[in-house]
Amino acid sequence: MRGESTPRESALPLPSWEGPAILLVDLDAFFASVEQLDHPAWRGKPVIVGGDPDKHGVVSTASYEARPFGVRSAMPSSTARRLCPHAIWTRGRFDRYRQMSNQIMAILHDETPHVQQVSIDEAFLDVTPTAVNREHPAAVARRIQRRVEELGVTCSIGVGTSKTVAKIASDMDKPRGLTVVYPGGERDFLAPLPVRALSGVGAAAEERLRSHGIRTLGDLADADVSMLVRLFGKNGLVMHVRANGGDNAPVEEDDAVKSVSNETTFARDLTERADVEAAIATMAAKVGRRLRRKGLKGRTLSLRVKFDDRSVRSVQRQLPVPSDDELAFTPQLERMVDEVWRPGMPLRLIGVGMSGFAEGGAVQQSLFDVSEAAPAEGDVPPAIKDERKRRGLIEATDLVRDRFGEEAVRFGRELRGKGNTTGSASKNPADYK
DNA sequence: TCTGGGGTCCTAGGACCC
DNA sequence: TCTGGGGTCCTAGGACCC
Repeated sequence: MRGESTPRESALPLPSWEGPAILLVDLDAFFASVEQLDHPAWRGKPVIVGGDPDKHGVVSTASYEARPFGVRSAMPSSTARRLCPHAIWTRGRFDRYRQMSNQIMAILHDETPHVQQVSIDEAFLDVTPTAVNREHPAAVARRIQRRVEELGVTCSIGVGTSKTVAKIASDMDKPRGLTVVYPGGERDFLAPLPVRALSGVGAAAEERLRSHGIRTLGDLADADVSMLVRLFGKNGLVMHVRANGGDNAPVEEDDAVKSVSNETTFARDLTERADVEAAIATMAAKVGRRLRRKGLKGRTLSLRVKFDDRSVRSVQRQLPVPSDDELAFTPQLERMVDEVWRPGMPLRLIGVGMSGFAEGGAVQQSLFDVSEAAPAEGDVPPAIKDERKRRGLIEATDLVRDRFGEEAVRFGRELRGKGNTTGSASKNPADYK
């Protein structure tokens, strides 16, 4: 607990709050906490949710018992295993995390309609006091913490006048922390912190700032704006405003998904065309299925490859017609891979993505959608017949997969390369809705 | 055993149009 | 004949987030 005040006791006269109030609710070691909730024998022990150490896997979440050993998110699993060899290891059960997350998000939406879900385990809330609801933001935060704990996991909350301050405050005291930065205290709160604390400042920006003698948010707040704009473009201005506590970005309801992708890192690099084509077919099928599940058709098809030296190439093409059908767009992917790869070049990763969805999330119908009123069989041109057959096959496949799981149906060319992939967890909200 | 997977946003250059 | 801008779309690459 730290910040301007420590309202952990309930007998509080809380200092009054003037102006906007933003909460950032962050679930503590979320995936690992759910595992400990569901496996009582794992409670109090180091638990690591992550990919296979022998297959380029990384740590997704480490329980608080594993952290004293130095285990951190995004660390290679092989390193984590060395640091904490006795940890309980699990690949994760993402449907379960999504279900738990949905229950928690329902609590947040019950507290206020102004919720912006950032990921499976994070959300901003606007709880600015109004004439109708004058409740103090810190009191709202306390109640949220109690309600979340009733579900068996915990959260840390930051309270401030902006998203920037709320987010950074939530990180100051974990787990189960509540950090409140009162209006007017923003600059003093931010000034001593390293620039890296700011969302949007990563390794590259940190290094460039350091070369200009800027190490703390106080340095950044006092830096020359035109210099920052020269270095970082429009983001330089944003960084300066945020470091001064002047960020007024609103809490926005979650908007439509903009892309859907699937990528896989292989345990052993691929060098043969048959393996590469099989991998592309498998990933295209996953992307197609997720597109259909979400009711999206995309026009921009992307392919990404990573080589054994970790260098990355990407290719992107516009489709003549928006598609959610991998049987239609896979041939295009196979032409695209030829632009960046030759047999013999060791491929560590392949990714397939679709974007360019119709405006406003409206689903564009296929030119020959089977749901359209069907003309008599004899009147149907061959192209439409083919399209109908294809849709029928796709729909039948999806049905089987719904009932028996993703692995139940595989097309011939998807078969090779199976059992060769590394696994991990996404925290992107689009995957958990 | 050195670094996953799913996303978002920005930049810069070229093509093309008016 | 020679010349300018601006706008939009597309592509490749990269930084960043959880």
